[in-house]
Amino acid sequence: MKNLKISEIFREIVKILEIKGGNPFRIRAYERAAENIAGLSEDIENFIRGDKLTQIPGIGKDLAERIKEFVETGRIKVYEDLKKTIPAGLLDLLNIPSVGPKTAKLLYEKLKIKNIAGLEGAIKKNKLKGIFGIKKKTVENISKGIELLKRGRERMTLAQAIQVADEFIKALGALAGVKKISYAGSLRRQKETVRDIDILAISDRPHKIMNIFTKHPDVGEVLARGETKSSVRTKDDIQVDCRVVERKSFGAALLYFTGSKNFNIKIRQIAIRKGLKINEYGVFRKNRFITGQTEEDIFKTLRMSYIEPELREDAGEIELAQKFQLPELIKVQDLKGDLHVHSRWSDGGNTIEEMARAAKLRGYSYIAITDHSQSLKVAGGLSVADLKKKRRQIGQLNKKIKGFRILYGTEADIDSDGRLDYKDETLREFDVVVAAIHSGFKQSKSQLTKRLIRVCRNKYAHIIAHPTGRLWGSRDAYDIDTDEVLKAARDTNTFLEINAFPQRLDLNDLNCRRAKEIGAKLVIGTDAHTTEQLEMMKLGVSVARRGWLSKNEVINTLAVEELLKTIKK
DNA sequence: GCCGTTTTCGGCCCGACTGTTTTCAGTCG
Repeated sequence: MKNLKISEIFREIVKILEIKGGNPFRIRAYERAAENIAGLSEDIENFIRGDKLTQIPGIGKDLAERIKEFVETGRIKVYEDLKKTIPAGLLDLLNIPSVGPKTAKLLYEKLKIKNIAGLEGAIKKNKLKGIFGIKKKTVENISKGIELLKRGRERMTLAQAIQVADEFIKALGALAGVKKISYAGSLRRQKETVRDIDILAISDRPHKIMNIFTKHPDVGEVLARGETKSSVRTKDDIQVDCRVVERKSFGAALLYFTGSKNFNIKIRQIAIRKGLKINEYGVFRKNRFITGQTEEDIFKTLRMSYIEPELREDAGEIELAQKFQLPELIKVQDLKGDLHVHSRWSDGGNTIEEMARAAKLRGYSYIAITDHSQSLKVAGGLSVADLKKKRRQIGQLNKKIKGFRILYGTEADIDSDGRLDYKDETLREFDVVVAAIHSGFKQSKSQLTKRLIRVCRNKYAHIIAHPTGRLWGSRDAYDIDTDEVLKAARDTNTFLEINAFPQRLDLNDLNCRRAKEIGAKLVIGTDAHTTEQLEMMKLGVSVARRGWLSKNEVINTLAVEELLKTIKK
């Protein structure tokens, strides 16, 4: 997959052109292309083979040529030439908050600053002050920006973001003047990782909200404080933005504040073509307010169906909404069971009975207890003798707990050749076999792909857990040919998992969308090791929704008898 | 550099906040 590499190069071109002061619309074109390529669920080389590069939104004749050039030669001449025109380190300056292209250019031209180290030196020697437009406060802001960049706060996981946002929403939502409050931004779009938290409130007294917000005990620093909009950084270095609008503007503000940026731009373009203007206060004809209280009203005014926040990436959803052809997305309530759950028999924290009762309380009608298998000693993998006892216990519990079914399962280890670590005679006894890779991540792409395809062909393997092995913050996804694995899964009636663990969320949203296109069905499993962790199902559902999945594409929305029939090979 | 139910040329989303240059450019989302 060269998608990300190409997207990165286009982003570098954007930065260089910004500093050089190129045509802003040309810059925008590269930027949009970069984002659309990064959001493709399919290998861009497939588009070249099918001669359909220009079908990707934002890719025209020229950019298509650049993409082909990269795939064929490994480089893009325009980019190589541009790179020569400015020092490489100068682009890093744009990563400093408060430093944009104009400032970077100024620093380079007036002070010959070529990188961040050079900028730090110049600040120490007090050289910045006195340059056109830079005084004490600006120098301070740049210094702070560098500090912040060095501390290098990564994006948080979706689960962490929800926690931080809830803190603020609880504090602000309790105020008398607040009529409504919601989070927005990438958090509302349920992206797997989130950088900033965006909060939107309705109130007639914005001043008061801004006061409480900027003085919240978690706030470490106030970055900006205006009448209706403020930004703070928490003591944990997380930026939180808060915006207050009137009731009649809430929908418009929510739409704007939820993004994504490209989505907003396209929606506003559609409005313009209809003689309307959209901003965060509403939809206007000339200067007359038309609507704005709810998002639904606004979509209706634009003659398109409501677009769920998870889809708002300008990845084809707007065009489908205009034809009223968007898929109905899966919901948490659609799920009838969890097929990846651990118990104390291996490395879980609760008994089978506790897990089952907690699952039943959540409204499920079944769970599969999939403890680790014998070769995974570190996680308390079960021997064949243990399995017999465990199976007997499950039988007893199934008689005891009414209206619920505990499925006898395993998370079987996949060895380096793609075999499972129990014999067939043991495997055939399970109701559900979840197969997973726990070692040998560094094999080549073709080896890993073959390994997973071999699992698909195994008559007793029903589900492949966390298929790409990525662990957010510590391990990248291993390189597999996703299309080949998805096709093998589809053709062998094997189901790939969306693992709902916050650090995994694997398959990811793009994989899910590709699975839908190829026709492979999926399963959402929590990998819960405690009763509380069953709650993570909602994160898995978010991934599925971002991947355009409907209820009928996820098999644990089926009732238990139907499920067991479906997974049988 | 892209794109087309006004267009193959001439447009290209829109506004808040900050710091500074006393009316606005730069940055951000």
